[in-house]
Amino acid sequence: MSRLEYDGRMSLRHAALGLLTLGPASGYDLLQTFNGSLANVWPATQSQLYGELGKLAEAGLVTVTEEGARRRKEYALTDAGLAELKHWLIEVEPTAVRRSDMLLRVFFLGVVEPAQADEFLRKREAGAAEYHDSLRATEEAIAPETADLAVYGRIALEWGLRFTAMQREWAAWAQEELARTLKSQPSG
Amino acid sequence: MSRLEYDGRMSLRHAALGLLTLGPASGYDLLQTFNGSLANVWPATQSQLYGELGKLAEAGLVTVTEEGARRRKEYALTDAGLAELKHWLIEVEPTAVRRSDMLLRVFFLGVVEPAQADEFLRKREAGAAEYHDSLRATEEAIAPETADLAVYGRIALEWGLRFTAMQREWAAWAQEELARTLKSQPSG
DNA sequence: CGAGCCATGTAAAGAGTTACATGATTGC
DNA sequence: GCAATCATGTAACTCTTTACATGGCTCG
Repeated sequence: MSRLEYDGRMSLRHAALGLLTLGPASGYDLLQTFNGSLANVWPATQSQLYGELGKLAEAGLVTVTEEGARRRKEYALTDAGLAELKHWLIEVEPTAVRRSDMLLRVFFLGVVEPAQADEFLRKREAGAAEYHDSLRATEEAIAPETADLAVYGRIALEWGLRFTAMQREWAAWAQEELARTLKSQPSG
Repeated sequence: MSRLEYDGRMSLRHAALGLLTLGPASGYDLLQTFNGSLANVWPATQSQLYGELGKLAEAGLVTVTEEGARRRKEYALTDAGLAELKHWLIEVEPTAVRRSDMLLRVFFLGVVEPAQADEFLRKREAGAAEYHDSLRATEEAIAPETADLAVYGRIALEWGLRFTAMQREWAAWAQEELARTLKSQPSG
């Protein structure tokens, strides 16, 4: 049981701990969740997850509760694991700055033709709209049976809906702004 | 001049190329920009940047145009570098899914007491408001002298303003939603 | 008995952070 | 001369992705 440095940077660790609060699960089980409901928030690969579960077990934050067929190992959260999860939830500040390669591109759109910049913005608008619709579909699929359950899941989903709406509106606005600027100063 | 694999994942590379479209600069110069106007979009460390400039030079996307005092090396974009930048801008799709450790925490807020979850949301609201104000201050500081210049910089800034406004509103809404849910079903 | 899913793992490389190290030049 | 700033670099580590490898179980 060796030490792990927990300084809050590593969220896959905490995602795994969080999922294990719902009950014991194997790496394979957890991977389904990462590819499913967590795909939009914190995607993870099989390789990374298995490695992390090994480290968590070694550090005593999870334990192997059962070894089943096909080498299946079922992991459960320990008290230390739950404590670490709560610590991360409440005491570690979420990352403030987030990299955006989309926005980075916007910064340099002056390098290409205005028509291409406009096309870029149109694609963002369409992409955001599409994403928004898929989230809306998700909401309608899960909402009925979980009326007052899963408050936090609904709150997270709402973030996605608002984010995609904001991005769509911004991209539409930016196209107008660009057109306006080019009109008044064609060398823009 | 060795080959570099450019599959669009690596944006620091393109951020450096983009900055060099504004004119030749040293690693040190570029670093000031990364810590300044690009800090909110694509932060970079000194270590990473110097390494990357070396690789870019080796790959022929930039060249050393001048060696000044204090070992200073000034880099300039090459035709190949500009072509790569344009390719990345227009033909490589921006990352769709972005990890959010903030949202990941929201997913697991059920693990802690509702009062702590509420405090978490209040902090998000306050943080977003503060961030929004600092962006607004930036806008007011740069807007006058750059009326019709730097369209794309203003468009990127607007994204930040809209994003922080959205996050503030969402966090406020989420607090109400949480209170509502707990009221109707105290075991939440 | 073979296709397909269940289940775990390793290896290698890319991308990013932190810490440390070094030396030159400018300005007081 | 000494402090601050300019300027570059290396080493070690963490996190993430992609690819490859292996084998067990189930069902038709």
